Formats: sequence, C-alpha cells, structure tokens
Amino acid sequence: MIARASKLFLPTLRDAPADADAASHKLLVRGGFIRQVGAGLWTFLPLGWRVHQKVVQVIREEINAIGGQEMLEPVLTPAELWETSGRIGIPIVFKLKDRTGRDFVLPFSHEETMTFHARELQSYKQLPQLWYHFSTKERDEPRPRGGLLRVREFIMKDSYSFDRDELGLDRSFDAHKGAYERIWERCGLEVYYVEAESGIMGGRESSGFMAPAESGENILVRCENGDYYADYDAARGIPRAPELPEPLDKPEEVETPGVTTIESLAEFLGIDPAATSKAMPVMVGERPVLALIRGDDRLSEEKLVTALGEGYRPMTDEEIRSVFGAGGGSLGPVAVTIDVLADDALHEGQFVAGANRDGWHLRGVQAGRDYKPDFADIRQANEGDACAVCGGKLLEQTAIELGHIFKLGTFYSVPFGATFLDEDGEEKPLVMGSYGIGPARTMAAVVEQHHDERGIQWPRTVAPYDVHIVALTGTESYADRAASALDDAGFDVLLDDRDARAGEKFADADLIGCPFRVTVGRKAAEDGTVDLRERAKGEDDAVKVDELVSAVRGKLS
RNA sequence: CGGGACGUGGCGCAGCCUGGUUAGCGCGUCGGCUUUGGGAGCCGAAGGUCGCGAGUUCGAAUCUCGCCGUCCCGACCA
Repeated sequence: MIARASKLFLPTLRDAPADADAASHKLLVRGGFIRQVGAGLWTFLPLGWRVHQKVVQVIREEINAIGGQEMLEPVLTPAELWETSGRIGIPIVFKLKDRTGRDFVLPFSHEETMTFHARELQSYKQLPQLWYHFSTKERDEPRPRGGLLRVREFIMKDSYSFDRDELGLDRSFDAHKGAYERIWERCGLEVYYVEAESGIMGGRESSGFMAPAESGENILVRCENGDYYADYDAARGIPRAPELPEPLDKPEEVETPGVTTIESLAEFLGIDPAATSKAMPVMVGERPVLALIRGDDRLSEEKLVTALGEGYRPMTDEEIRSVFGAGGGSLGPVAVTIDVLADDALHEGQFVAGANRDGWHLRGVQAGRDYKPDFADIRQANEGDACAVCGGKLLEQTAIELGHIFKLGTFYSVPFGATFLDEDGEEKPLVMGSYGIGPARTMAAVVEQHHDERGIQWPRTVAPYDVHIVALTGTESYADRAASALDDAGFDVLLDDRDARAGEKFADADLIGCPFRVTVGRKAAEDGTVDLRERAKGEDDAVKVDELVSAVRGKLS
C-alpha cells in the first residue's frame, strides 16, 4: 500500500503544545499521531492508529501462540458483577446509571465479566482455558498526565487463564511471562520483569513489566549487578547498618524538650538518625496498630497494607492522644497495649524511641526485650540500599509500567461460583490468572526509548510505514516508480508528494520517524539514483532506483 | 482531594500590573510572483464570543467574585 502525504490527514506541528512535557507526548502530538480531546482522553489520528494496530498485532500473535482465544466483552457492565467481586467500592471505577436507574460500571479490567463466562466451564477436561480481548477500559483517574502515559480511557489487551490448580496457574503464568518478553523484544523495548504489588486487583502474587524512560510514571529499583528488579512499591532493600550507641541494660528516659522530628532528635542527642525509631500509629478498621520503622526510613504504605492484610488509615491527633497519652512526636512502642508491627530493620540493636510522654524519649529500646512486636518488611527501599540477592547497590530509575500479570487464584471464582468437577467428581473453584498490556503505553514507551532531538525512530515492527519517500519537486515520476517497487515488494510506503520545500519534508520525515527514508531528487533524472537513509543512523547511501528494494532488504538483514 | 500555574485565530506567544478608538506578533492557512536537497523571499487575504457567567465602571482582554477547563507538584493509583 502506498499512502500519499498529499491526501493524508497528517497534521504535523512545528511547535509542541505548551502543556506537553514527556518526549513521547510532544513527539506523538507534533508528528500528527494523536490529539487530545480532554484530560486523559486521546484520539488516535490515522498515523497513530496504524502504530497502535501494529502493536496490537504483535501482542495478538504472541498471545495466540500460547493458546489464547480472542473474544470481545462489552464495556458497559452491570454493576452487580462488580458488587459480587467487591470491586465496586474502588474510587477509580467509573459508574453510571441507565434511564431506569439501573447501575452500571465502565470497567478498568474484565475479571468479573470473564469469571461470569467461566461459569460455563464445568469439567477438568475443559481446562486449562486462556481467553483474551482488546477492549476499551475506563478509569476515573484523579490525575491524567504525560500524554498517553496516564489516561482515563485506553485500550488494553487483557487475558485470563482458568486452571484446575496452582500448578496449572503457574504454567499459564509462565507462558504469559514468556509471551510478554517476546512482545517487548519485537517492539524493540528494554523492559524489566519486576516484583510488584497486586493492589486493587486482588489475588496473591503479581509481577510488572517496566520500561525505563525519562518520563516514567513509576520507579524501577534495580541492582547494579542486574540480578534484582522491582517496582518501587514492592522493592526490598537492605538498609545500611546504623551507628548504634553503647547498649543499655534497660531503657533510659531522656528529656527532649520540643524535639518532635527524627532530624532534630538525632541532632539533639548527637546520634545517627538510623539509631532511632519512628512510630506511625494507624487504625485498621477499629483496631489501633503502631507501625514502627527506623528513623531514617520511610514507611511503605503498600507494604503495610500487605503486612496488615487490609487497608488502614492514619490515626487522628485525638486518637493518638487517647491511645498513647502523648502527641505525635513522642510516640514509642514501650508499654503500649496495642499491637506493634515493627520493620525488619529494628530486629537487632537498640534504638531511641518516643517515651509516650511529651518532651521525652527512651534510649536503648530493644525489640523482644522491651516490647514484643510482629516483624515485617514495611519500609520503602532507597537508592543505595544493598541488594537482597547479591549485596550490590540498588539504583532507582523512572520507568513506565507496560504490563502487569497476576496470580488471582480463586479470588473471583469463589464469589462468582465459577467451579468445575475434577476426576473425583469433586467441585472446585477455577484457579485464575489475569494479564494486561496497554498498547498505547507500549507505543509511548517505544517513543521514549527511541527518539532524538529531531523526532521519533520507530523500530520497523511498529513503525507507521516502513519507508518514507521524500519526493522533491519535479521528481514525481521517479518517486512513483520507487514507491511502486517498494510496495510490490511488500513494504508499507509513505510517499511525500506534497507541494512543499525539501527542508520541510525532511523535517517531517525525521519527526514521523519511519525506519527508512528515500530521497528522490535531481540525481534520479541525472543518473537514476536516489538516497536511502536509515532514520536511526542518518547517513545517505546513493542507490539506483532499480536496486532500491534489494538495498532496503539488505539493511534489514 | 490539597498546593501552584495557565486559559487571547490551527500552534507558540505579547498585551493585563497602571481599564480608553478598528486586540497585536511569529509560525501555519488561502491567492499571486519568485524560489526549490534541511522548516525560503516579496505582495495580498482570510481567520478571534480575549474559557463561561455575574459584578464594578461612562467604558473591561485588562479590576472583583463565582464557575468551567487544562497543565505541573503532592495525595491517590490496573
């Protein structure tokens, strides 16, 4: 197929919109790929939709290759399904009513609907099953941003596996992991498989795929030695050893007038901030809990939720006063009646803690001796922590989360009654997994990872066209010949036949970023040659028009 | 939801503080002539409810209030 630029709706811009920040946002808008309709709402213009479709096709092929069956489920979803799973209460769920007042959800993923259909699975003989679709998702996103990086409506490939047991789930999960890795590879992306939190999806285990990018939404924590990758929220690090003072036989009160922060406490006592502990009192439902971390650490809210097994909220000042008898800056774990959940970093050693008495702290507080906590990893990992695998240094890098895969287990099948009969005639719930990829985010990540100051450098697999022919004035017949030859050879061709100046056409070609550019100029008439250039390399090779196809093929091999 | 900023032809901006005829500039668009391998030159032209609504005033893009929208930081987040 030959696309003629003179006929295309391809509105390129010399300047990026003032509100664009991320490179992918600027370049996709400037290149005429996408346009904004509202906050987090984007139209894919013809060129952008071509790229999106190419990403979709790569995903489709790889999911089909592991046995996926493509289908399509509706966006508009009866709210009862989401009441069954309990996800109706999640704030970002779009909800609406029809004219009779019936409640509906516009889902951000389709676990409920898929499980609804999975109730038709009846026998172990039918398992495993792997179903997927590409469909529009909605989320009532509090803060869309970064062009395609965080939006309110988007297309997602989500697949769902149904197995008879955990072993089967592990196999389905691993198959997806492999498929996803092939997808990123084919899209030319650098992506890391990371530990992640399952958050609002439910289920017991989840992993993310993160693409490092200048304008990432997430933080990728990685070991300098390449043996550990994790999402920031889930990352485990080993903090540096604190400089602990001489141990005491029992805690000792010390007056600390007006000292309510870790910084001022460490300074006042002349000690390492890492030799202090920080108390974070929370309410878990009606149950008060004291979360305790090292003074120089930050509490990971995600890890705390995981450790508690349910959500929580910070205590109000009044609650703190009534539970501890002291204000927020003077709290500690000694002699409290509520449960204490201490970070693993407090396992060994003696730390300074609040005395639960305004203006006083305790030196020499030791877990196990002076208070009896439960232990868990509830601190955020920091850059510079030691890697839990090899002891190397942990690094942080902004990244885009492109995919997320979950071992859901029976989280949905049990409430939906999606069961099957095994060989023994016993009824069992389906063991499920779910697996998502955002093609538009993938597209944005490709741009983030493949661009220069002039524009995009698409890998051929997802490029809008393989070859961009720049036809300079007076060369139309030669340009047509070149285009036809490439077209006949199976390449997607964009022919810039507009009545425009050379510089403008070159600038647009660099911006749009097709992998090959063919310049047809006066040399075509003189000696039958055109200039072939790879976008990512930027050097022209003079090639006879008759040899253009083989020259392009040669550069591809 | 908290903090900050912005809203003026398609894109990028000035004007606003200190109200005063027909609201400017660059790019783009249309017509003409010239030009033609890295966003050309000259001439002419079209295109704007100054986000919306109230208010103050003889007079509001400009001052006041309210609302809406968009972006950034945070909170939140498959």
